[in-house]
Amino acid sequence: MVNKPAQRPQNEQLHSPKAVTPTRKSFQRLADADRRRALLEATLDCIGEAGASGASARRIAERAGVTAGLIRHHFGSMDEMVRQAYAHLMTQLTSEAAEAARAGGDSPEAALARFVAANVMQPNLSPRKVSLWATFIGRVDGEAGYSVIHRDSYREFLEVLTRLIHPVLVKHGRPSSPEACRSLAIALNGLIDGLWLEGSLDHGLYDPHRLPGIALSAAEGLLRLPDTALLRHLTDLPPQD
Amino acid sequence: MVNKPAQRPQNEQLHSPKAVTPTRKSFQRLADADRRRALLEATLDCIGEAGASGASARRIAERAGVTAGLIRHHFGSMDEMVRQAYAHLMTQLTSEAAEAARAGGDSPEAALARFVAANVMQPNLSPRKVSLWATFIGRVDGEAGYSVIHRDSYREFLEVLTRLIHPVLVKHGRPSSPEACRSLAIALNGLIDGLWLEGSLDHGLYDPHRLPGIALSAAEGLLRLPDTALLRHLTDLPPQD
DNA sequence: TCGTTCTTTATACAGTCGTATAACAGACGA
DNA sequence: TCGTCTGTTATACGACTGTATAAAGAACGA
Repeated sequence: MVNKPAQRPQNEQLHSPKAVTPTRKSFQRLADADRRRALLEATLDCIGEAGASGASARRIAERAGVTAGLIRHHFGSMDEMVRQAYAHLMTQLTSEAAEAARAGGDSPEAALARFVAANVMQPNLSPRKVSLWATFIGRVDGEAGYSVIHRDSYREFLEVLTRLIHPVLVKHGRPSSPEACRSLAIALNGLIDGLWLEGSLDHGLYDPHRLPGIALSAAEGLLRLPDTALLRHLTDLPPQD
Repeated sequence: MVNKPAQRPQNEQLHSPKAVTPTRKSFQRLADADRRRALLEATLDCIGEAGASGASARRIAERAGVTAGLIRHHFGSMDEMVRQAYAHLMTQLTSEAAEAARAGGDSPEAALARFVAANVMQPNLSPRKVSLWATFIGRVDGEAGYSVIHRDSYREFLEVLTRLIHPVLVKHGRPSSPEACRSLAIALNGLIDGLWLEGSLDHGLYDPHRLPGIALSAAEGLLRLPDTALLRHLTDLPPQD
């Protein structure tokens, strides 16, 4: 799993004779926040491409164009950096989806429809993102630091969803108590998560372009809205290549 | 991440002086199938408890009560064993859920309700199972061997679901063409996956006991069934502690 | 009871892991 | 232009990785 015996010697070219005066790699100093972000994104890149086992300190550092020692300097430990990369990812994910709902100030139905659809369309529908997400989810149970990040980001997502659902329910005269809203938000979140997941993995069993339609139709039924209450906003959406 | 510096020396007691006549560990030979199953289950245990990084060949072997060399003997490589452990897990998961639907030969609605509910109740609702599942899902993109296992098990699940949905739609006079069934199965699968996932992780944001009710109510809406068409079978279900 | 078979143990190996430490050098104020 | 600060590189260390190999011993037929 680790030991692919014959690896390239990786001599890196452009080295001066080296035995005489061992010249060092030139570098530039960055502000703490900038270097941290670069490392976090390199971490996500590595995990996304090669999985958790392929994301070693040395490999991440190389990806970020620095040496491995910097990890300790900026994050204290590898573990801590990976944890922060998870938080970084989840912040990105939910903020991107929430932004999709804000774009355009139409009816409550339109906003909800855009949000639901955006979660099962590119760029959110992405094997890389699902791989990353899944890798981290695998650590939520048992590793305390991960579970609080998960809980926080899940709560955030539920709240966004609740704020989108409530006005729609009111407008259509459906029960809209906090409890009703919450149950529906939980269910709708499940639907979105599951479709996003399977759609992203792109197993070839169906065309992912069908997902926005499937998701919106299911959401209508789930919320007991009249047919096409959400679906009719599908044409507003940006085209899918 | 790997190097917890001060590990127990792990001397194992019950050793004869050892320098004189180096006695070997006693063992018993097992049939190939039995030893393989034992190793696969030890693999799942290790990944479930410590994550992918904690599931080394030596640790898995120790868990199974053997030495690491056996992995090569029975599986050829560590990678191959882990892949087969994934297939083993997915077979378990879907067959357990399908069995829940078979138990009791009532109406189509009851069978569907049992299946949906079983997926969001113990013992399917389990942090261990979600952790395992997520860890493997993280490898589906990019590692070819995993993607075919994923596709096969997903297709299997979809087919089970379709067979359960169809008679219910017919009975209630809803559209039941293959295409309609398939779209609904995809959506319902998403709902089940998502609720199973979040419920298993048990973030403390709501009581998982509410999940069967939420899932069944959402499924009713999703399939456009009359209210309580599925929910009224909830009382048949085995009590949740 | 002896031989044979082949699962299993034991050990060695090269490579990678995370991280601690010390020397270097970029950036900036004086 | 020189010092100072500290972000960064380089290197060493011990633990652990997967796997290849050979010896051992459990099970079973004759």
